[in-house]
Amino acid sequence: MKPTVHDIARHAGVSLATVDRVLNGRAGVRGITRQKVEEAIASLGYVRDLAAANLAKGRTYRFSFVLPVNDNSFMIGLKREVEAAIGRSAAERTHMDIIEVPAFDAGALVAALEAVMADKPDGVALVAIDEPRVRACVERLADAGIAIVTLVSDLGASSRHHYAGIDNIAAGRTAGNLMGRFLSKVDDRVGVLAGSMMVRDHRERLEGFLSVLSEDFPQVAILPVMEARDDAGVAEAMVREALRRHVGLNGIYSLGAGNRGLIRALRDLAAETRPVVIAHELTTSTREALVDGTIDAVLNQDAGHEVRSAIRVLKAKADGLPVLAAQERIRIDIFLKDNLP
Amino acid sequence: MKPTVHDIARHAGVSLATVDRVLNGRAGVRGITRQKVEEAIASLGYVRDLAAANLAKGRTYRFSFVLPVNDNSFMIGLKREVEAAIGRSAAERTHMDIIEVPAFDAGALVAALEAVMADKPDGVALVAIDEPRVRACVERLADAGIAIVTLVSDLGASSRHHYAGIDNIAAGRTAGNLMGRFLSKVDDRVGVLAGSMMVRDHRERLEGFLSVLSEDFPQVAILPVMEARDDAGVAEAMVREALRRHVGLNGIYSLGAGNRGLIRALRDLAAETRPVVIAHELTTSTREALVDGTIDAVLNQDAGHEVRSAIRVLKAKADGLPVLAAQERIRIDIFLKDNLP
DNA sequence: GAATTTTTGAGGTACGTAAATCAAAAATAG
DNA sequence: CTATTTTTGATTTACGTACCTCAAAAATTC
Repeated sequence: MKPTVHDIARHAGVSLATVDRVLNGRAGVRGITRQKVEEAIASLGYVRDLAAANLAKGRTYRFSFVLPVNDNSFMIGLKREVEAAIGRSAAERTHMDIIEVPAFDAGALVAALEAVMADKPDGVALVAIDEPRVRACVERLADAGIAIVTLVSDLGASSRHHYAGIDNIAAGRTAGNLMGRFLSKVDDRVGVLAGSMMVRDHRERLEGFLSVLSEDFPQVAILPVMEARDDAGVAEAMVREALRRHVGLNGIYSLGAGNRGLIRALRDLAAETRPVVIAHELTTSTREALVDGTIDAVLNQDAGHEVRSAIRVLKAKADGLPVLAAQERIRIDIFLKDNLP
Repeated sequence: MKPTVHDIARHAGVSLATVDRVLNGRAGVRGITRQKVEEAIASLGYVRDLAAANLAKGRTYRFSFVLPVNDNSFMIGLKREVEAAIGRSAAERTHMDIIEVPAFDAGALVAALEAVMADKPDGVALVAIDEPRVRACVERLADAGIAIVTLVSDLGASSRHHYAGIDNIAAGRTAGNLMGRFLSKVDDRVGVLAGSMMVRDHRERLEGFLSVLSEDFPQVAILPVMEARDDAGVAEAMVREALRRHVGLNGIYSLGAGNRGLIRALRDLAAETRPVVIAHELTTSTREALVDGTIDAVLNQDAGHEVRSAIRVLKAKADGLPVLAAQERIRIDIFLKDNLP
């Protein structure tokens, strides 16, 4: 049987009250007595029953998710996953809410975080914007004893406790490796379709992609980056234009959103002249394109995993427990048409 | 505030005892009364507090892991993950033990399962051998009300409740797709290194691999399968022999264990003449080979995830709770040298 | 050694649920 | 209508921990 506080009391020859004082760091225990209790705890291998403790404390976890209002499939899916988690949280003693802020607006994000801080939740998960004001604000939250997890997009050199998202440099490198190997290896020219170079994830993906191509596939020429601001219409126009101008264009890496437009532009091409295409995020449209051969590979981050991981980490931090790094690592999924879920 | 049993009693105008009878399916409640209580439960949105319930019941989960004694890195890692989970389970009310059985021995596996059944655990996870006697035995365990999860290797058409492992046909197809695209596309010859065609995973991987190659890359010729019985020494000899005999061999798919031998055989080759190599399971040696370019891609199943998923599922089944399919899907990881964890 | 402060013990209540007992009430059978 | 059975209520204890109070004991100060 698992030892309880009663066992410790008996074993240490003290009362239950004293054990409680030691366990919960309350004052009024002599050093010698404290030591006796601690020895008993160690020798019996006592671990506090968190469920019973939370029940007694009437503890409830309160977490806030600060998400950007964004109409791309990924962000919509992310919000849906948070809502699903909220739906399931009825059974657990967890209250979560979603706070929506305008996308790419650091000021609005900071304002939202300040508001969140006011009602002192146990933890906050946010899709970060990598900006000094945001970093400073996160610092304040952390100082206020609130657990902070960045979601999808990280914050450089800040006091966030955890990042639930993929390594975007590695993702870009992976795309570069696949691109280099999928190409026919003669006179290759590759285009990159991005959302905006203002966003950290996109910058990092591009960085990784370019570095692998230049290191391992120096024969590949890279065209100027197309910035389509994650807009399908703009993306379509840009890709059409690029295909027209560069007849030998035989590779496209789409590292942002707006893939619907890219796919529309590609569908017109004959299968033989189709470039190798690698895109990000598995959505209805990229999935379809993968199946019918318009896209060759999709790199994906699983929004559901990210949300569940964020919640696990917030809970662990709130309890002062360690996090299982291996479990919480968000992986870069590589989907070909043969391993679709 | 979350409604409690007291709220239900008040709302339904019955006593606590009656609510308890309804909630726990005890006899002695008239249909009309039962209905009143159920309506109160529905209208208040009551969900039983599992932590409190388990505390009151003094419930402990007892699970058994039946693992093959096998000296390859993957199985050693799997066992280590189970041990790690056992180590963490101190905090939860969960008792788990590991039962080791000789590998590839259906009789021994059945005997072990029978022994396990004798002390009536709440759940059993096993690395299955796809064999009629095993299927029948699993059937008996399930009938005895024990939750059954197959781990890594599944059981066809049986009454196991869940499979915590990858789709091996999809894994083989993925390997085939990557192989077809990585090859130079002229006069390609590919060798397959397997453990044994007696094992379901290996058969399925081969099946998927061959079907993709014949569908999408018909110009690729496939040499007879080398069965190295997951032994590094045998694998090394076979690969050396194949490389000697078939000068144009430019692709190798290693779908089983014993990669250490494969890598030894490959290291002797000049980088230019090195075939495209795709292997399974990320271990110290395959990881090293990936980094130095001896292996081009590694397909992996995360043993840690499989074990944690198995435990979550066993617990859910023991509680009669639904399983979150999206969370429990074990993914086929594709590792290139650029996205190593 | 007395007065004061600090430490410890004993005991209770609470959290939300399970499970039991026994008596009271209601329904059904004869 | 009585006897019997079934249903319901009231109450209690328990799970393991937290947190509180009050008194007793021990240590410290003067």
